[in-house]
Amino acid sequence: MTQITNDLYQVKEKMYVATDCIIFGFHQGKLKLLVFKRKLEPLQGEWSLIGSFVQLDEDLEVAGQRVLKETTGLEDVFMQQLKTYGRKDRDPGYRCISIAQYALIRIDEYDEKLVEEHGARWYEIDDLPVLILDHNEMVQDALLQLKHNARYKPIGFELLPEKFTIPQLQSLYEAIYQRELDARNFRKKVLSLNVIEKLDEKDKTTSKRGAFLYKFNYDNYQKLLKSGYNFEIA
Amino acid sequence: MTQITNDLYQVKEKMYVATDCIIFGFHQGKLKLLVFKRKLEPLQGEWSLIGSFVQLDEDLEVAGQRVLKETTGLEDVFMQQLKTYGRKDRDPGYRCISIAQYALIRIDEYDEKLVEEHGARWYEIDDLPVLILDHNEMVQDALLQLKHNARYKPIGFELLPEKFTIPQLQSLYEAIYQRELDARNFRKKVLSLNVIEKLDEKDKTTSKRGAFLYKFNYDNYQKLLKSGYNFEIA
DNA sequence: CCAAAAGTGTTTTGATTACACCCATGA
DNA sequence: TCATGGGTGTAATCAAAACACTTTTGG
Repeated sequence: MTQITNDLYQVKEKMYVATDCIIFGFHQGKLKLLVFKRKLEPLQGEWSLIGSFVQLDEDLEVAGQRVLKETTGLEDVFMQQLKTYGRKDRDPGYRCISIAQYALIRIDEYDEKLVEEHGARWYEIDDLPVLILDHNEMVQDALLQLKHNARYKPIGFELLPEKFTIPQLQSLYEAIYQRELDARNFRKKVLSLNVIEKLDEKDKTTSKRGAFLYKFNYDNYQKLLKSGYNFEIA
Repeated sequence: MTQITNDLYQVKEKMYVATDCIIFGFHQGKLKLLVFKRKLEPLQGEWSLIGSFVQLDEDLEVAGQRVLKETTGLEDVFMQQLKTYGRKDRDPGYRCISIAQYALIRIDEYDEKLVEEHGARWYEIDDLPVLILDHNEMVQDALLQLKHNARYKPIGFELLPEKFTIPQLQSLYEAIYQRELDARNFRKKVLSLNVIEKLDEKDKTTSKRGAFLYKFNYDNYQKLLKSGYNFEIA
């Protein structure tokens, strides 16, 4: 996947363990994926997910967070294990399994310079390039997982700025589900869950009237979870 | 997890890759788990899931099926990847990550002798012994996954014999959800899905009147899936 | 003053839940 | 004949879906 760092263990009879990150963001009504142009042979110049070998003294989750930090500058990102890809011929040359993890980031917060340095680019999810190895498969699996999880957990909020409007939230869910939602029903449902709090500010970037800003209330979400949740947006 | 087979690579700076199988069965109204008594040091005599190192020339899925075959004699078992456990200190002594896979088997079909030879035992899932390492965590995660999946996919059928009665199926779902279900509603729902076929035979082992046997219809299930499924039992 | 997005309630529909009695049969 | 589990229908409840107009304000 990336460079082999230690020739001592570059024996053919070794199993390499990597992690690849599927990084989602949301911007201007579109769900996007962060992909990278490989700087090293083999497959130099091809588009790829960002990944790394898992260090011997490193938890899996920590490896994922490290990769995120190195490429976007973000820490404590929402990240979840997706699946481990282990076809014996998935990586020509080495036997390498990869634990795929997907991350949701707030596009307004990441470090643009750092991302550029890594030769990265945001692609809309329905306009992705061909990626190396089984990375397109990983992305498709992650999208399915995201759709599924968004129904039962408020992970959508991870993709929005701290303060967001209800129309923004709806637009995010429309992007995830890839279908339109009824504004009245959506608002009703979201508010009934009691997990977002209305603020006194308005966002006026998308309309003259302006839309009220809200923020996510983690405490109420935890309570909701405990009291036998029926959290199901859209 | 199991014996280190090749001393050449028993270097400390190596990452081992194992797979552990969470094997569920269903018998007499109880959901059960197959656990094994370790025959080797370290931790000899302790209860454990059955696992193995993943071979270099072996797909992950194949490794799981191999373990199943070796211990129960069963082939082509329903098996699904659960999660990869990769805390750096999960296995004292080695750095070893384990891809957990869970299997659903028909208790009436497995090879009892083979299982006994491996020092295995079925435990009811709410009466499990302490297992080595993070294996109890794996089992709990698998149970959650099983509950979740059983709602949306007909995986329950994997745990029953080819021919089964509706009361048996209900009892299985009750075991999975750990709560009682209404017989009329359950029957109505299951039949409405059109994925089981009534046979002309009756099973008389549990009542004098006897209950009609049914079998699962995979074709109809596939059709149901394509036509925007609303498969949700219980 | 008007275009464009934000915000608001009610009715209809469909699905889930609750619930009680008759049936068949071997012992 | 009776105890035991198998099998059946209907009404009540709840949640989701469909649907149209008013409000605000910068240009």
